Amino acid sequence: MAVTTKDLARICGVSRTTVTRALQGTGRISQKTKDRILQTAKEYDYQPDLVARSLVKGKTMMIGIIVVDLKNQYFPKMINAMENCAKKHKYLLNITLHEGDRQTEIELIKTLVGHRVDGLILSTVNQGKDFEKLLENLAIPVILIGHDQAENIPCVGTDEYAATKEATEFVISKGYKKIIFVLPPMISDQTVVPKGHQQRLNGFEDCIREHPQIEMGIICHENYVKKAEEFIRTSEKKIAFICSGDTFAINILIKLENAGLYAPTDYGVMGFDNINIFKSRHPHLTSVDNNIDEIGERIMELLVDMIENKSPKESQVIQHTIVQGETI
Amino acid sequence: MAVTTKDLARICGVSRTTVTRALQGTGRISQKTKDRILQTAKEYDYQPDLVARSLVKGKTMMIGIIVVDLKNQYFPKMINAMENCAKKHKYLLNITLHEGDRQTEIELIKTLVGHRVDGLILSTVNQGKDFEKLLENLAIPVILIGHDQAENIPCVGTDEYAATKEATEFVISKGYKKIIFVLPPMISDQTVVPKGHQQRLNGFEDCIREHPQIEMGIICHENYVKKAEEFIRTSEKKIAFICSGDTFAINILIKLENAGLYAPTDYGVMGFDNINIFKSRHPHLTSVDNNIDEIGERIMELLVDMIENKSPKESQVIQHTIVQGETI
DNA sequence: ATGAAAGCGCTAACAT
DNA sequence: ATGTTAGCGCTTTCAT
Repeated sequence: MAVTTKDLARICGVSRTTVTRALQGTGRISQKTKDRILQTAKEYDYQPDLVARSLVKGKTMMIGIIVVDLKNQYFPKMINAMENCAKKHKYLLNITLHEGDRQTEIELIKTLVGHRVDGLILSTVNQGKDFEKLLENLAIPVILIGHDQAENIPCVGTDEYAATKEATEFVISKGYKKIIFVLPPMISDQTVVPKGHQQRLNGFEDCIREHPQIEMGIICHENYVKKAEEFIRTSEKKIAFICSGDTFAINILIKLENAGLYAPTDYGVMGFDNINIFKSRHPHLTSVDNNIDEIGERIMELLVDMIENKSPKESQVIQHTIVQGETI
Repeated sequence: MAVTTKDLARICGVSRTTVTRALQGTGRISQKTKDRILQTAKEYDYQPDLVARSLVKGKTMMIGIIVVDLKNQYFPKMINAMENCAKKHKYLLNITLHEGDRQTEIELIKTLVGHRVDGLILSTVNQGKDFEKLLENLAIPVILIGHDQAENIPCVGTDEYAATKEATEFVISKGYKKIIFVLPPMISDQTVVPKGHQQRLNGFEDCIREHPQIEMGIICHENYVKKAEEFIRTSEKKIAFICSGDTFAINILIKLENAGLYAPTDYGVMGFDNINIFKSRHPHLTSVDNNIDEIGERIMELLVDMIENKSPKESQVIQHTIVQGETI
C-alpha cells in the first residue's frame, strides 16, 4: 500500500511531527533533516492521504454540485467554467444529478453533506420554506443557480424576468404585432413549470400587458413545431416566436424550413441561452446570451469566497445581452 | 455542528459501539435500545460522517473521472450515463478536466488518488510505458475511455479503426470514387493527433489501400470548410467527406449550403459520434453511432465490478452502428 | 446484549 | 529543532 508519514518517520528515524513539518515546510526544522525527509518522500512517492487530512482539518476541498442532468449544453458548459475556476482554488467538484426528482435532490444534498463537501451549488427542483430551512441549516455555504430562487440563500444567475421583458420589447420594436411564447413541453407528471421558465413567462406577459395592441399566445406542448406552424398558417399578422430555450427555436427554424416557411420572411423567431451550436448556420438565430460561462465562474468565485472568508451571502445577477441574429 | 455517534451515545446513555450497531442494524442488540437510538438519531437528524467512515473503511464510494473538457456533447453525455449507473451502486463522481494538458492530467490523477477515490476513469492525453506504469501502480482500478489505448489497462470504447473502415466501405459502396477524411483541426502546439482520431485515420487509410481505384485525401486544417469547398470545386469526381466528428460534418453541411453546395447532390458527407443535435434537420446526417450512453454505462459497471469483486481487468469493445442518413 | 479499546493517517497544541 | 500526546468520527476486534 501507499507509504504514510508514519513510514517516512520510521525510515528517517524521526517523529511523525517532524515529517509533517518537513512536508508542509512550516515550523522550525533544520534544513538537513528537512531535505532528508523530502528526499525520502520523493523516493517512496509519498502522497498525502487527503481523506485523513480532511477529517482532521474539517475541510475536504470538495464542492458538491447538483443539477438536473448533462443532456443539453447548458449545465455542461457552466460546469466546465466552474471546474476551471475551482481548479485555481484547488477544489474538486462532486457532480450529481437529480433528474428532476425532488426526493432524489434531498438525498443527494444529504449524501454530499455527509461527504463533508465544503460548499454546495444547486440547480434545485425543490421549493418552499421547508426546503430553504433545510439549506440554511446545512452549516456549509450554498448557492442556487438562477435568479431569485429563494429568500435567504444566495442566488446567482440571469434575471430571466428582465431579460425576457427586454427580449419582448426588442421583438415589438421590430414591428411584430403578434408574439407567441414557447415554453418547454412539460413532461406529463411534472405539472409545475420550472422557476426560470416561469420567470421568463412572467416577463413576457408583463411586457405584453404594457403593449395592449400586441396580440399574444403561449405554446407549451410536445408538438410545439406543429402548433407553431398552425399559428403561422392561420394568422393574418406576421408572427414572432420567443422560445424559452435555443433548442426549441432551432427546431422550429429547421423543421419549418422543411415545411416551406422561412424566418425572418414568413415569421420571426428568437431563442434563449445563446447555446449557438449553430453559430455557423444561416440565418443566425436571434437569442439572449445569458453568459453561461460567467455564471459558472461567478458562482464558483463567490462560493470559494464564502467558504474561505465567511463572506456574507449575497445574490448576484449576471448580465445578459440580446444577440441580434437574423431571425427576427 | 452536526451530531455524532458520540453525542448519540451520551444522549442515550449507551456506548458508541451500541450506537453503531443500532445504526447499521448489524450485530446483536435488543430491539428496545435499537429503537430508542434510531429514534434519537432521527430526532437530532444524525448524518454519518462519510469522511471518517472512508478513513476507517479504506473506501470512499467515490469514482474519479478525468476528461478533456465538457464543451462538446461527447463527454457530458457519457458522464450523464455514468452518473446514473454510479448512483445505482451508491457511488459519487469526482469530475476533473485536464484540458488537453499532460502534466495537468498527471497531477489530477495524484490528487484524486490522494482523495482515495475507489476507481478512476480517464480519457487520457498521456501515452507510453511510463504512463502505463504509473497507472498500474495506483492500487485502484483504472479504466481508459477508448479502444486499445494501453496494453495492460482495461480500455472500453468504440473500435475506431474497425468503425471507420466500415464507414469507408459504406461510402465506397455508394459509388463514391474520391473520399476525403476530415480530422479535427489541430491546436497549434498540440502536434500529436489524439489516439482515437489516429485510429480512425488508420482505418480509413487501410480501407482505401484495399481499394486502389479510390482516390483519397485528408483535411486537417482550421479552415476545413474552405478546404472542403476547394476540393469540391476543383474535382471532376463527386467527393465524399468522412469527418472524424459530427460537428465537422454539420459545419460543412451548413456552410456549404450557404455556398450553394448541397449534400448529397453536389457531394457526400458523413460524421462520427451521432451526436444528432440536428436530428430534426433535413437532410439527416449520415453518421456512425458509437453508443455513447452504452460506453458510459459499461465503463461504470465494469469499474464497480473491478472495485467490489476484484474482477480481472478486461477491455471491452462497444458495438457501433452506421446510421444511414441522407447525406451520402 | 453491551462496552472498552484500538486504530485508520493526519495535524496541532504543548512539551522538551 | 524535535518529540509526545491527543484527537478528528467512525468501525472493528475482543472482552464481559
